[in-house]
Amino acid sequence: MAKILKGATAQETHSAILDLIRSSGTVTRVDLAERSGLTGASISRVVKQLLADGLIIETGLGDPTGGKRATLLQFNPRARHAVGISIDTPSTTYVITDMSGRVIEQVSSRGIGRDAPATAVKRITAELEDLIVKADVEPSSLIGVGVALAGRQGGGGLRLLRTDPEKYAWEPFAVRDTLMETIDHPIVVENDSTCAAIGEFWAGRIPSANDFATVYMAAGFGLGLVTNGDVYRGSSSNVGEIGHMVLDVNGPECWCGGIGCLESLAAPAAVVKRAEQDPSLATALGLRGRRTSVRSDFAKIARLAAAGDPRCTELIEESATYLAKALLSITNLLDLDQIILAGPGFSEAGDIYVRITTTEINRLSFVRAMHPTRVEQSKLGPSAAALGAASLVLHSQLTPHQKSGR
Amino acid sequence: MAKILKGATAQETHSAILDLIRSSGTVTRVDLAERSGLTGASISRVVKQLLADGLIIETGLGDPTGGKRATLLQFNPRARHAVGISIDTPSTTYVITDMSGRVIEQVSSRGIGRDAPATAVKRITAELEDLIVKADVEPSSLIGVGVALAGRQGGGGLRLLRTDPEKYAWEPFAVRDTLMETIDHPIVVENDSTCAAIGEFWAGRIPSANDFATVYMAAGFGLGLVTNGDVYRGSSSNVGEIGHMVLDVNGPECWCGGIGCLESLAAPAAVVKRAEQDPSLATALGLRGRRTSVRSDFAKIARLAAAGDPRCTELIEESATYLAKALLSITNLLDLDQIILAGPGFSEAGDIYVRITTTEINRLSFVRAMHPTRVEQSKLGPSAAALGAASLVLHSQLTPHQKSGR
DNA sequence: CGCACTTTAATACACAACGTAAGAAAGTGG
DNA sequence: CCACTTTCTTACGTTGTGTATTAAAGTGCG
Repeated sequence: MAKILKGATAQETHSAILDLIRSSGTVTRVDLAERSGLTGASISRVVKQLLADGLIIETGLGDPTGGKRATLLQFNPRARHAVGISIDTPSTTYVITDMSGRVIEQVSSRGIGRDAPATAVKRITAELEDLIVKADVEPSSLIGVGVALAGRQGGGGLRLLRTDPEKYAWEPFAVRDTLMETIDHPIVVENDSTCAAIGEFWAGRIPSANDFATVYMAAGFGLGLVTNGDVYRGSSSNVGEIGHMVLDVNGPECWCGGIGCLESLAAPAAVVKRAEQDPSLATALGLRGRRTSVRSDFAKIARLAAAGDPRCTELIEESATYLAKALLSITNLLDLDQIILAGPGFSEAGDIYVRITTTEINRLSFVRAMHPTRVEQSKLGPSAAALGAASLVLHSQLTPHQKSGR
Repeated sequence: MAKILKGATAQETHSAILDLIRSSGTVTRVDLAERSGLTGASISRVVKQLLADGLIIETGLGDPTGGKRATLLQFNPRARHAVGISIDTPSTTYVITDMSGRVIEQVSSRGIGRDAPATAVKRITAELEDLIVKADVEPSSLIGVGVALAGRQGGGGLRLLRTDPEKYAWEPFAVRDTLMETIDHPIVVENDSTCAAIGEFWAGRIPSANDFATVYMAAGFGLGLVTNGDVYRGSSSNVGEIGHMVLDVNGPECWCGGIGCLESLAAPAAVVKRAEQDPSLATALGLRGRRTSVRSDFAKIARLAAAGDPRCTELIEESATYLAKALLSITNLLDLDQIILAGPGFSEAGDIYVRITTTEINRLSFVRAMHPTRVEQSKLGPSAAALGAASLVLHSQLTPHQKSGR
């Protein structure tokens, strides 16, 4: 490894060392010296400070090697906590995590549905305050609140993505400012894909050296990129819009104005629409009566596919095949070695998506000869985005390596 | 801007300041202080050293502002030189540039064609030695040799891309090691797209803050990415393979095993193939007789398209439209604000490609509301790759910010 | 059980690079 | 020509790292 840190500021060095400890699980000072490139003397100083801050703890002795046994160092997960909120159409999820990304408390309430943003955010603020009060964490250990949503940065702050059965729209709304009025903690707002990515990075203890992407599937698709241990945000923080990659120049028209976009071919709405076109399947699924919601209809199809229903399997495999093409393009473009599938869209039939994308990428990618590209389903479950939002707070507060805080 | 550099090593600071001077053209010490975040005292120290090294020069006085007039600082282009070589099937190009990326001397010879790599590289070594001897530059000012080629990193070093009229193949060959045996300068080998990107960055004086991509079109397509003033290389230095992005899931089969790849739809070979299918056009273009080469046939079509020939225009526009779809996907994915088209493929009809891609991206990209995405043709001309290879040397030697040297 | 040896951790001091503060230098403009 | 402004430099203090040395804590063999 041998990073060279000569000349960095205290904060940078501390966060880099903390990051090594985080991603290693358990390490000795000697390990840290080797892997950071710093000398034992410097490590000694930094570790002393981190111990004093309570950010790490000594947890025993290393294996005997013929001399003094090394003291084992570990992240002290309970030293700090963060709140993560995932705001989505069908549901809102709140989590409080410790520093290792483990969930301490979790609450769900209904989503924003068709509520006006102001109403929805007001309610969320109240629920958030309740949660902070109710949760039994030392108030001073709560370092911030992260918010994940399907939105984008734009004129006048962030814009919420509003999904209707028939149309999509962005509504500009200053989520962050509204929350700040009542919540007295740092607040970070980020789109759900990026949150999911940083969540994997943090909770999955992925080393800073790895470059990887997380595909987040909810109503549509998004991609979060983590490179060099930091979120890649691009020139206006709108990286990762993969829903409108062109996959079929002769395909169906998309609401975005384009043709043959991934979203219009493979998103939940597209799958449900195809199911509706098969009369017997539509009836069997109960799609004929009053529409509940695209998202729950899709979940039903995915669940049946996972259980082996041939017609549903075919539909999901079709969706997965389109996604695989998109991910193949992205792998070739960015030379990734790890892709993680996260979000509610994969919770029922993630296995099918993993299987098909893995096969496609390892059959056709240009880097397959150098290194395999692993595709895995997120282990964080359906609350990946909320957990990621909390991780983003941890990340930006604890390892502000360079430009993490935007 | 306000970069914070506190605690950096001398080399990092010097290169950061040098980079500011490079991208600014002419600056005062006060400007540098403001834009770097360092104090005047530190700038004074760094500038003194850079002046002593001859890397920059004082070139007069700034405008009067009521006090002492500031001394203007400028890059001293002639302080150092670099050699760049572009190795391609139809031709090999050698350039010697000064530090500003201006070409001092330029030579072309025949390409590697179907020569065995060992033979070709031997010849290139000899030609390179001649050039260095012939060129009237202070030997000590020559800081290295950069090599641009269509290749990829793989087992056993870099692999040359060999283009045949009918098939493609990579031949592993240790270009760098072979050159090092005879040439007594640092040698950097990189793929042509990345070289083109760093060339634009350096010679085009693009500030380190800008993220942009360069599309390089020769036999196929490649993308070079520069983010945060440094080349983005990905996990195994094989970033930018856009030739096999899937654009048409029902399209033609590609030699790579995929379906509907950009390369098989829009590369020179695809355009020439379409021209051949129109008997009268094929005859008019002289494609009927003995095949010269796909690349020169494509150049002929592009030239006629630029001159207004309707049938050729249609062919080039079709190619440009496919490329536009791919670039649209990439812009959405990476949130780019600048794309540059470079390489021999654009030298005849670049305007058509610029027009069509600009229109498409600004009509459909998701970031268009935040910022326009400019598409421009490279101003570096047909030797963009060679010039970029030289720039890569300058970049890696003069502004080794962080991990530039791999 | 004790003592030589090994490995880990901490301390003391030197060096590098930046910031602060003070002042010298160079020019402006009434 | 002289008070004033702006630029640039110099001297010194702070921070953080490396080197060298020492202290501490075990191991394992006789």
